[in-house]
Amino acid sequence: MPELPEVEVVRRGLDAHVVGHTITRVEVLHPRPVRRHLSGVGDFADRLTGVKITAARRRGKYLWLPLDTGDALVAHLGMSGQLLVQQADIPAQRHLRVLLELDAPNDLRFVDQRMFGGVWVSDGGAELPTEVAAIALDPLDPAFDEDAVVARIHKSSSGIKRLLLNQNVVSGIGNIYADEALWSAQVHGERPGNRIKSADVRRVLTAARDVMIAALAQGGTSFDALYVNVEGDSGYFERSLEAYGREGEPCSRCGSALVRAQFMNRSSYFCPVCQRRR
DNA sequence: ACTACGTCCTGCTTGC
DNA sequence: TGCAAGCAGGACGTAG
Repeated sequence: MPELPEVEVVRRGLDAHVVGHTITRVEVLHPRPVRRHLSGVGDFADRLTGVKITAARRRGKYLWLPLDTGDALVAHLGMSGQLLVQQADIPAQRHLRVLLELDAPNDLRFVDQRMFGGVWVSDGGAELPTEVAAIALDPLDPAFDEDAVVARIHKSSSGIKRLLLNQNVVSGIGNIYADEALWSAQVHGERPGNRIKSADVRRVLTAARDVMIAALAQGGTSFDALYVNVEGDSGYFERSLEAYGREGEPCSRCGSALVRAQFMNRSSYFCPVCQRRR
């Protein structure tokens, strides 16, 4: 699911449904999503069995569940990962990869069609897993330092969209919200960071934050059943998108037909009139 | 060091 | 109808 609002929706669900519970049994149905647990699937299960989940946290697109052992269960949803809280008697779904049984009527299930995502135990990571510490803060973090991010962007010759997607510059933003932020701030995604005025960079970051807060209020963006909360329900922000996925439709600001372009090997949607390259 | 590209996966949609 | 190419919300390793 991918981007910050969708991941935060999941975090809230975990906070409500699994925090305070103990993992009673672990079953890994496919090894790939556990590949980031370097000491192997057996150790992964051993480190989790009988352990209590004490909180549900997030930075950017990473989730982690602090454990009463001082470790953390870290999760990244990748492109198609889901964390579902489901009644234990519901049969395993097709893409169920990791099953965590709890001392509760519900299981916690990691379901992931494409398996770009994963789950692993971070040694001593309850407070802040090292893998998560390595990325930048996200715009919803109280400690987010906009001035520092503007300065970082100004030092780079990369395109602003590439910088927004770089989780070491600012975390949580993905392809949808990058396009939405750039549309809102009227900035072309290929403009080099070091050639954009401070005020415009600031507008982009503010727009990113605002659009993600708005999406969160609607339960996130879902185009299909792949992007759901822990109870399997979709969010409604798709209907509020101004740019992403709207090729050929009129820009709500100026009426021009929105354009889709390939850059960075991905689709980018923007208004060719409102968002000039120079 | 920084930057850009290919690759990792599966399944759905599109076009010949 | 059948089949192959194209596409998908992410991030990493590698090469320049």
